[in-house]
Amino acid sequence: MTNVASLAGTAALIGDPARAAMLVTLMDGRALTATELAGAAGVTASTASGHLARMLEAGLLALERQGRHHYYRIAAPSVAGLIESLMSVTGELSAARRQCRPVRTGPSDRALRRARLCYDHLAGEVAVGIAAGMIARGQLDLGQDGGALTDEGLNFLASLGIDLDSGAPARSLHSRLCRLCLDWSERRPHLAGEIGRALYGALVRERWVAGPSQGRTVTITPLGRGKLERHFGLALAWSLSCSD
Amino acid sequence: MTNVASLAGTAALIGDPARAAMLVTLMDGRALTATELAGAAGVTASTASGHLARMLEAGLLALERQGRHHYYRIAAPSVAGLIESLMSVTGELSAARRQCRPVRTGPSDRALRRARLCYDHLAGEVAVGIAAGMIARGQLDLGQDGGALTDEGLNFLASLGIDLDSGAPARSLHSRLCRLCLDWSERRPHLAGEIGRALYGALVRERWVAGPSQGRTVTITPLGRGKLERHFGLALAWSLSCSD
DNA sequence: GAGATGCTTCGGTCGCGCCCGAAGCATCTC
DNA sequence: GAGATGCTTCGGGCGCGACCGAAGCATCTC
Repeated sequence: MTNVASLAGTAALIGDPARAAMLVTLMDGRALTATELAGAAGVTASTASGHLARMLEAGLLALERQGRHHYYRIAAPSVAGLIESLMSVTGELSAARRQCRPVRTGPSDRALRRARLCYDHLAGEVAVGIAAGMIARGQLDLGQDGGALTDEGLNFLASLGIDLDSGAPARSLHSRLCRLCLDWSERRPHLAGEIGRALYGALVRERWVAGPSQGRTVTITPLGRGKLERHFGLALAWSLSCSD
Repeated sequence: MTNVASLAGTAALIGDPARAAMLVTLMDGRALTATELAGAAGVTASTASGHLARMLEAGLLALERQGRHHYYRIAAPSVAGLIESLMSVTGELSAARRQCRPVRTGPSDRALRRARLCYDHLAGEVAVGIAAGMIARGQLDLGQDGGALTDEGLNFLASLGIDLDSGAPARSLHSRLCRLCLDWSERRPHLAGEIGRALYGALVRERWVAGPSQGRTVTITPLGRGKLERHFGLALAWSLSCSD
């Protein structure tokens, strides 16, 4: 019973709009100052400070102090996973409630819908398109509980400089497993987990995409636009959300 | 921003102790009446009715009416996943807060700690032991984003009457993927997802375990005790929680 | 039909917690 | 040192929502 109480406590913590806004803002994986988070949540600094202290105490956030600045960030991947889980359920529910007519899910910001950071991996139309392209090209095998890379998939990632078997020669099977994350705006799976993180790192390193200068929005470089089109059949001029 | 609001709304819904108690009670996958849930949450029928109506409206619960009885159940696997996610985060946090000394995680009920139903699959010491045994015997390959069955694992499950490749001959790779769920009380992984569900079904069918007559507690049959010991090295006379 | 049972709706009470402004620390700059 | 900036703590106002009991509705039993 005491566990139910702490479970409810954690949920209630996320259940406040101001705190939820802070957590979602931090889902890009960065660490932000208390003032910045106050602005993101639309509350005064004193109110934000109280919220942040509570989330820190509860272990949802971690704190790094540099001089007079206090940088807050998501404390652990499991917390990010929880927020993702909430986004998915919330998305499904709101989509289910108003079923008819093509609902516009996710944020209204066009660039944010296209490509954004989801804690440590890529999300949005582009990420969903990458996953769909890999599936279509036989690089990714989709199961009910996740995905698995095929030989072609391993080779493709290797061509991007991602060597998943490094350091563990005998673990070729599990290195192929990839966690899938139901895309917040697209409602279709994209690559998350270890491989999602590695893929995002490679895309940045190869300059297909550029990480967010502020916010969560990831931008596609001209080079990346061509590469994505050639490798995954992504035509970024039109809206991917119409397909399927 | 509107999405943040609905995310916070969903979290706030779970954030009330009475509603959280109801949801956790329903995590055994059964459908319970409003009166039963009121008792589980420790509130009057009228209060419970209000809570249930809100969770129904939000899509967290589904309703089935039979005569004058209203049976409520978890609406979707994604909702169960969200509760699981909350349990894991909450567990990790409470474990992290009081780090030293061997914390007794999860429920105090001995039988519940040993084996219980987690929505649609087995959880508790036995479930963790099964996963550990399969890993030790080379039947399950553990990765960072999940697990995968080896050939030995496929054969073992087939010997239990679980044929994962049925109906989809070409999908042998993805049929091996299994979602892992961090055990609420044990803090170590057990089998969840499609394979976890199938495994639990097989264990019940083979009479290794008996499903809950009430509550979430699953009982191990004398037959199952022997089988579990032989196949996984589980010695159920002593406490598994000491190992590792 | 009358009575019992399960559930919901309604009205009213009450407390938790969200919010802000002001004041108090801590840190950096000059 | 004085002043500015970032953050937290404190005190008080106020609204949302959890809660209950009573009444109302639906369903089953006899």
